[in-house]
Amino acid sequence: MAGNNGLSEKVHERGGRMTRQCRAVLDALASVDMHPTAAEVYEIVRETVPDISQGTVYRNLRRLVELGYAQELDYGPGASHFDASVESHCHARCTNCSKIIDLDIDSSLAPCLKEAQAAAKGWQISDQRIEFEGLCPECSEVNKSE
Amino acid sequence: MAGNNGLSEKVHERGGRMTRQCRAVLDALASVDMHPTAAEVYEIVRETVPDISQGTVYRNLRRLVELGYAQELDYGPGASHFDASVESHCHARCTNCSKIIDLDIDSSLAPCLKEAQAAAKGWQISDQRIEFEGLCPECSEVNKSE
DNA sequence: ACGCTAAATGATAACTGTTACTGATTATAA
DNA sequence: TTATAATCAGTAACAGTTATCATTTAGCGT
Ligand SMILES: [Mn+2]
Ligand SMILES: [Mn+2]
Ligand SMILES: [Zn+2]
Ligand SMILES: [Zn+2]
Repeated sequence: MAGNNGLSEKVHERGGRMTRQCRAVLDALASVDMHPTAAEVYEIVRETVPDISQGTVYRNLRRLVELGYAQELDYGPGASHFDASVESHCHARCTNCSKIIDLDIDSSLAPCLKEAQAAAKGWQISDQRIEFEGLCPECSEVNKSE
Repeated sequence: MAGNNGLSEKVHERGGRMTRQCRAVLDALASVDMHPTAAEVYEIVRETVPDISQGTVYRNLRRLVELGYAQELDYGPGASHFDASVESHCHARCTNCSKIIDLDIDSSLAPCLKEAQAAAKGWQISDQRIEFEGLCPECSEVNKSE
């Protein structure tokens, strides 16, 4: 399970060494479909590499981002979340439980955003981040009943 | 100068006490047109209240946000930025110098976003954050010449 | 105007997320 | 196999922020 999509080979191609720990971080991020924090990745990885250290998880996540195989979502307070899908896409974040989901709406937004970018005169825009925040279905249900 | 738009009265109405320090934080945020961090607000306030403590600045900024008279922008790494303008609007952030500017493009984006929100099925969306990131004119100029 | 009291303050400790350091391991190439 | 540089575990340091607590003070009743 959790095929890492050949990421280990890619990391290796870029001159990196493929250690047990690095592979475990890759696999953890690739196998989970949501948007784990470094601490959550650490917990997942500890199941297969019990004595890995938090620093190593941080180091490998950072490396993964630098190599362009993951993106870091540092919206909101608290910890960054990591996303194995690197193409730019929109998110919804729950203000109650911090859950993050993907929204596949880029095609409908693209033209508006192109136009909007023009407002930043003189800027060299390289990325955009569109995020909706509110209550996820579970949390809004709980809110309703109390 | 730096009329605080009656904010001190409003704070007072909500049961808060209007101290020298609180008023100074209000004035600082209202007088500055950009998006200062708590540390930057602290520096501004120290000019009029030299012995204010950082904790008090944080406390009053938080209160201001809770009362709905400011918003906190915690995109990106490092410190949060504070914004005296509370109506939802878009920002561009420089990845090099962390400068943040307002983009007045909500009118053109509104219809697309309305449509986009529908993709978050079952969610109770309460806010959206649209941010462009890249190099500001100054930083992209420097980049060009080196 | 004067005192009372809860709210707010200054100073500082604690806390969280993250990075830096250091000496020990270990993946890889020769 | 051996050499060596990358990576590791462990831990200290760091930045931003919040909590604690003894002291001050704003705003109210008198
Ligand atoms: Mn995503
Ligand atoms: Mn703004
Ligand atoms: Zn939720
Ligand atoms: Zn800049």
